[in-house]
Amino acid sequence: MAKPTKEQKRELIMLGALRLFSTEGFYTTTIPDIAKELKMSVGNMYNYFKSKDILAKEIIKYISSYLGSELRKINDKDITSKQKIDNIVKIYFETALQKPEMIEYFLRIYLSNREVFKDGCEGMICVTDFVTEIMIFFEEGVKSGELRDQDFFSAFGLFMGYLGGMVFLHGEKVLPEKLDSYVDDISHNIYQALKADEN
Amino acid sequence: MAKPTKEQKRELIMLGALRLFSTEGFYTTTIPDIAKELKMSVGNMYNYFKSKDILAKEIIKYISSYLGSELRKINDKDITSKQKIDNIVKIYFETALQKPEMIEYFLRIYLSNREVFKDGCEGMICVTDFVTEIMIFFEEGVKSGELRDQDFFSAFGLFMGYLGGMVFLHGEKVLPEKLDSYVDDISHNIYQALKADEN
Amino acid sequence: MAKPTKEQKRELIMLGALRLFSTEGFYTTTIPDIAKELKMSVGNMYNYFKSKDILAKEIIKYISSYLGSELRKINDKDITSKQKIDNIVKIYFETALQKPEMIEYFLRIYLSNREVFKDGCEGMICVTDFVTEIMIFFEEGVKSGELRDQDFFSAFGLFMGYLGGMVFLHGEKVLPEKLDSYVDDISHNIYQALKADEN
Amino acid sequence: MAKPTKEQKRELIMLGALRLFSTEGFYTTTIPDIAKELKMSVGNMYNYFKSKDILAKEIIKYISSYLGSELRKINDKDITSKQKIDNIVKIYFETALQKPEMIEYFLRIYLSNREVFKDGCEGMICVTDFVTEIMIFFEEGVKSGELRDQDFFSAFGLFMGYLGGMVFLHGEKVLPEKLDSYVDDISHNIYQALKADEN
DNA sequence: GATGAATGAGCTTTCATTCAT
DNA sequence: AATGAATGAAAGCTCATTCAT
Repeated sequence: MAKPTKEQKRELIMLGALRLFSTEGFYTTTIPDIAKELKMSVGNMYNYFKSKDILAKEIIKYISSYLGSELRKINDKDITSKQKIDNIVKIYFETALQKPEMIEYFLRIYLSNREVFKDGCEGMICVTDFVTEIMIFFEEGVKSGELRDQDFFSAFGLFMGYLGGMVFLHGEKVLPEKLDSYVDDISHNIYQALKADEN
Repeated sequence: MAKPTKEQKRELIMLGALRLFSTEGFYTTTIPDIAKELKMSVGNMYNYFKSKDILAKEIIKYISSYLGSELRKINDKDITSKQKIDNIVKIYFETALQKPEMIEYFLRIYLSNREVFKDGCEGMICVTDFVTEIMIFFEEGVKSGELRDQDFFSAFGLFMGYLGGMVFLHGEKVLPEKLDSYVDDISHNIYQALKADEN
Repeated sequence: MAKPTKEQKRELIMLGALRLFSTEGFYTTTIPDIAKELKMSVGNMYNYFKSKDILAKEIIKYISSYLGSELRKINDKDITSKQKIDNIVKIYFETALQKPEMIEYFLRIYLSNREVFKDGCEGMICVTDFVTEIMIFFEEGVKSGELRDQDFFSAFGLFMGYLGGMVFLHGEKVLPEKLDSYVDDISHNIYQALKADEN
Repeated sequence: MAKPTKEQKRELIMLGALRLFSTEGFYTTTIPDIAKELKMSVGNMYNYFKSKDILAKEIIKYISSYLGSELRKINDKDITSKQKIDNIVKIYFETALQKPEMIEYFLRIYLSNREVFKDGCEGMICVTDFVTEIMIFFEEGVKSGELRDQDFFSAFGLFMGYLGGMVFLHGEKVLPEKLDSYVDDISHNIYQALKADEN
C-alpha cells in the first residue's frame, strides 16, 4: 500500500477523530485517544492539526461538504419538490444509519459546543455547503409554485430540526420502529407543512 | 430573612448551575465557578450534590418538571388541537426568550452530552414529565379526530425538533426576524403536518 | 509548630522556588520540582501562584524589597559617601555569600529572561525598591559635594554592573581570591570613579 | 553564486541562531525556528551541529573570537591606556548598537544559562580570545605605570560589568540618553578607577 | 547533504473531589 | 452545615532529536 499524501493523512485523522468525538463526546475524547486510534504519536498529530479546536472545525467543514454534495445530486434531479423532500429524508436517514458519526457530530458536537466553534465558525460559515443546498431546494420549490413562499429559516428549522430530532430519538433508542420506516410519515409531514396552499 | 431549608438551597444551586452550564457549557463550567456564583464554598456544594454529574441530572429533571407543568395548563384548557399547537409554540418561544437557560440546557447540555446522563437518565426517564404532556396532547387530538393517527414519535420529533431547531437558529443569531414573529408560520406548519387528512 | 498563614506559605514557596530557579535556571526548573522541594502537590502550588511566570515576578519583587531595605539601613547612617560605598559593596558581597540565590536570581533569572518579565515588570518597576535606594545614595552624595554630578544611570551602571560582574566571576569560580577580599579594591575603584573632581 | 562550503554554512547557521537566541531567548527559540530562519530543513541542521547545546557553545566561541580580534586592533595601537579605555568603550558600544545580537548573546544567553554551557565551556574557556585581550591591555598598562597594579579580576569585573550593565540598561530602554553619549563619562569613570595613584 | 514526518518524554496547567478544621 | 487548602490524575501541547527516503 502506497504511503498516503499529507492531505490524505489529514483526512484519515479527521475520520478517526470524527468517530471518537461523535461517540465519546468532544471533551471526553483526548488527543492521546485520537492518536492511539490512528496508531500515531501525539506529537505527530500536531503536525497535521495545530490544536484540538482546529481539528473540530475542520471536521464540521468536511461533513458539511460531504452532505452538501449529496444534496446537490438531489437538487440536480428533474423531479418534483415532493419527491425531493422524500429523497432528502431518505439520504439523511441513510447517512444516519451508515455513517452515524456524521449526523451525530453535527447534532451533538457542532450544535452544542458553542465555545469550541465560536472563533472561525461564526453564524453558519462552517456549514454553508450544506445550508446552501437546502436553500436552493427551497427556493426552486417556491419558484415552481409547489412550495409556499415563507421565511426560509422557518422552513429550514422545520427540516433540520425534525430530521435531527428523529435521529436523536433513534440514537436514544426510544423509537419503537426502525429509523427508515419513518421516512414516509416524515416526508408527508414535511410536505404538508411546506406545500403551497391549495387554491 | 429566614434561613432557607436544605431543599430550597438545593433549588438555588440548581438555578445557579443551570445558568452557568447553559451559557458556558457543561465541561467549561467548573465546580468552583458554581460555588462562586452562589457565594458558597466548594466543599459545601458537595453537601447538596454528591457530584457534578448528579447535579446535571437533577437540573434536567427540574426543567422537565417545570415545562411539563406549563404544558399541563394548556392540555387542561378546553380548546382545539390547533389552538393547543399555537399555545405550545408560544409558551416554548416565550420560555426561550424569558428563561433561555432552560431551553438552552435542554438543547445543548442534556441532548448533547450523552456520557453525562448515561447512568440515571436512560431513554427519556429524566424528562418524562415533559414528554408525557406532549403525548397527552397528541393522543387527545387523535381521539377527537382532529389529528391524524400516526406514530407518536414521528409527531414528537417534528414538534420538538422543529421548535428546538428554531431556538437554536435564534441562539446563533441567524434569524432575520424576532423569534416570536415566527409563531404563526410554525404553528401553521406543524398543524398542516399533524392534522387529519381532509374529507 | 503552628500552621503557617497563607501569606507565610506564599513566602515559603517563593524561597523554595528562588533557590531552585537560581541554581537550576528558570526553564530547567519545573513546577513539579518546586512542589517536591516544598513537599506539596503540584495542584496546590497553583492555589498560591496562578502561573510559573507570576511566581517568577513575585520573587524578583521580594528580592528587590529585601535588598532595598538593607540599603535603606546604610542610607540612614550618618557617614560619608565613601563609607557608604564601602558598606554597600560589603552588604552586596555578604548577601552573595550568605544568600547567593538572591544575587544569582537577580543576575541570571531576572536580567536574562526578558520574555518572562515582559508583562508586569516593564522598565524597572519590579525592582524599584532597590533602585530607589541606590538613587538616594547617589543624590545625597552629589548634594553633599562628595560625588561628582553625573548622569545617574552612568553611575548606576557602574555600581551594579561592577558588583554583578564580580559576583558572576565568583560564581564561575575563576576568582583566585575569596570574594570578600576584593571589597577594598572595588570600593576604592568605585569611589575613584564617582567622587567629585579634585581641585 | 557558488555553493557555500560546509564551514561557510556553519557560520551562516551560527549567525541566524545568534540572532534568534539573543532576541527570543535560548529556551524560547526552537530548532525548527532556526531552520525556518535559514530556509533549511530541521534534519539538515543536525548535519552541521549535533545538538542545540553544541550550537550555543560554538556561537559564544565565535563571538569571543570576533570581539577579541577587535580588541587586538586596539591593543596593537601605540596609544596611552587612557586612550585605549576610550577605544574599548567605544568599540563595545558600537558593537552593541550595530551588532546588538553579539552583546545580548554574551549577556543574556552565555552568562545566564549556566546549565547549557556547563560541559565544554567551564571557567572562561569559550571566551578566552576576548578575555586574553583585556588581560593584555591591563598588564601593559600596569607595566607602563599608567594603571595601578591590582588584581586582574577586580579590574576585569569593573570593565565588563560596567559596560554590560550599561548595555543592559540600554536594552531595557531606561537610559534617558543615547548609548554613545555615555562614552566619555564611562571612560572617565573607568580610568579614574584603574589609573595609578597620583602622588 | 537534504528533507520533514515521526517520536515520546515531559512541560504547564486544570479540576473534580476530599478532608481536616 | 460550612470552609477552602490539598490532592493527583490527566489534559493539551511542545520540541529536541531521529530516521526513512
